[in-house]
Amino acid sequence: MDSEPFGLLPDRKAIPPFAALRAFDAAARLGGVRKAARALQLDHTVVSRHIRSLESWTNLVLVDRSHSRLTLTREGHEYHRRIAQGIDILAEATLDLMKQHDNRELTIWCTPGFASKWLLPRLGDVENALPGLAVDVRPADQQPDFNRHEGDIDIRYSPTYGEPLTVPANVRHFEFSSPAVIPVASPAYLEQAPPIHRASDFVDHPLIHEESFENWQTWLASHGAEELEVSGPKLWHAHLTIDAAIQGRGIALANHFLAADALAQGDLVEIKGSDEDFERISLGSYLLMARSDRWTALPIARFRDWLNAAVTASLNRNI
Amino acid sequence: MDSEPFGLLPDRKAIPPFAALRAFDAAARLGGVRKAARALQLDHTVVSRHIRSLESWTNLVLVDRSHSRLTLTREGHEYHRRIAQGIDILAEATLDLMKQHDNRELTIWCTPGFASKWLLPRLGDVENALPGLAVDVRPADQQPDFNRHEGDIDIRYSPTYGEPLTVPANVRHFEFSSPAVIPVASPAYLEQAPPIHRASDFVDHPLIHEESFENWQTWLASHGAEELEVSGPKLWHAHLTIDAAIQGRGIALANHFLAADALAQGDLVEIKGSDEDFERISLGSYLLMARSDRWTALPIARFRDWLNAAVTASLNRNI
DNA sequence: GTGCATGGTGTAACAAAGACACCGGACAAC
DNA sequence: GTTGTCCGGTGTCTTTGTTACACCATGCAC
Repeated sequence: MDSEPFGLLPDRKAIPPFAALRAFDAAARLGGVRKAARALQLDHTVVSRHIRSLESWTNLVLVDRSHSRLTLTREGHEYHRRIAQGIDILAEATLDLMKQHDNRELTIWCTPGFASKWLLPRLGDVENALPGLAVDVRPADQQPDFNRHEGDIDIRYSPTYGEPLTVPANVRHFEFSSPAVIPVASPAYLEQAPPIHRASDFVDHPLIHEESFENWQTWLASHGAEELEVSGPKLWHAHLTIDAAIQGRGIALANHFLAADALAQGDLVEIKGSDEDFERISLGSYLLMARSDRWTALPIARFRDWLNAAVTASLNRNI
Repeated sequence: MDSEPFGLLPDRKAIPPFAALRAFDAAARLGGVRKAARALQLDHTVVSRHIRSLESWTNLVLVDRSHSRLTLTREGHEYHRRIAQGIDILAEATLDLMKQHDNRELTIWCTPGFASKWLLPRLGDVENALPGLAVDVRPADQQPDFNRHEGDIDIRYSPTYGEPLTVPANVRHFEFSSPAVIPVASPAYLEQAPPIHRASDFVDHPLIHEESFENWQTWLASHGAEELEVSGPKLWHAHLTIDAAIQGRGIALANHFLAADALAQGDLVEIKGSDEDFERISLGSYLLMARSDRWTALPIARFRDWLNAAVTASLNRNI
């Protein structure tokens, strides 16, 4: 049925482990084990092993390692020439398939704070990094229902103290940042407000908070000020607390990840104790989540790569 | 370097998991999940899952399962057409590579008994099943040094009682038979010898044995005759004990696997007690061994498949 | 020599691939 | 109808392959 153009199935064992082929291919194209590893985003030892195992499997010497540089043997050249063609065909076929059929949309759910304070300012970069992909950002307090494909990606903050965010089954995650949590205020506010020497001095200020003072209490306790009676405006999202601080409404406890831009522009100032610097601590971390079975799908993988690069590039002052 | 014909490396994540591609390809070519599974020597559930995961990965529907028959969708057809070409290229390239370069020799080490009583009579079958492959049979008491590639395959008998044959590291094995061990003699011998009603009657006969009477003692003990004083000719290989029995020199304790041909031709007779049949027991099993990293290499995989088929086809009366 | 490339081992953690037991639907023979 | 047999699919457990990390040895530039 429908198999006119093809003969019988090639023997199952007629093809070496594919990972080994890819490693060999990459090393051959790029002329080096470590270069190949970089391109494939693998450890160089893995590539080395794959090539060895391919040689073992075929029982042939494909590369020459003698001059501490990797060169192909005659057989290696010939084999690579043909293998590479096969790999290209698979890659192109897959790419073409997914170019059609609305695989050009990537729905990213995330916390409202992450959306407005980090993702939106970088949306141009995202679109450059993911050409031809329509990015759909959905700030939400709830996680998407991955089973119903409500979203491709979800980005959430998982607190270290308190209940730690449940990752649903069949959903894979990776932690891309554990930002420091720091007290911030506007320069204008600080000029007219009582000075802060140590943690206990925060009682004299309006402390901007989200649902509860829990984060503030944890932070104060870690800096030697237990059980203070604090007060201040309640604002339900991280970006609102930051905006309130910018407007001089008091001191917010912002995570450095979201506040970085405002700090860089001078809209906010990190408050350091005059007696001793407040030690930077993290109270949680950001996770990226996606269905396990779509984890390596191209749009998702591309976004993850971009996110990773953007985070490490722009904010490696994160604790 | 040497990459004139090729562009840059295809994105690592631009190709779905290869196992999934193969499963989809096989199901498409053969028109069914179970057929594909048979061809790939996998469980059908595995193929089913692979196809599902491919659909998840691409986020597309590739097959239609609605009429309890598997049909390809339009996208599925188009994708399969191109994928299949890539897979064929990889298979052909590998096959061509290994056809040259003396990968056409398969060195099989084995016990002398296995060589002369089982493998040699079937050597024609082997050569039919492995076209273009020169088979080199090396009967030996020692195992080959796999590290030095002294042999591709080794076939040994591992006793259940006594020391159980050590499999070296990085060597994989599989057990293809646990033959029954049975007392045999020639018809001519039995005519003139005292009758055997029960196990203890064996003391009246010359018992042909290999290095020691250990097997005989174990066998007799399992059949209710402990600590008998036995005697008979010592012959150091399994095939010699069988040949001695054929020549009427006494009773041999042969494993059914090696004696099957002689039994079928009437050269030997299995001795059954006249009071009650001796229960058939196994005292060990045959293992096939090969380097782990060459386990799925084509010549070795082919030989394993042939061996498996030959064993189950001709001798499923093995216990 | 020092410093920095290159490729290679040993080991341990983890995700993928697979087998096995079982289920529910379609269809044919009876 | 009932039975038998084909089909594809789920839940669960085990095995295996893939991977990273810490570390080593060699070659070459300065």
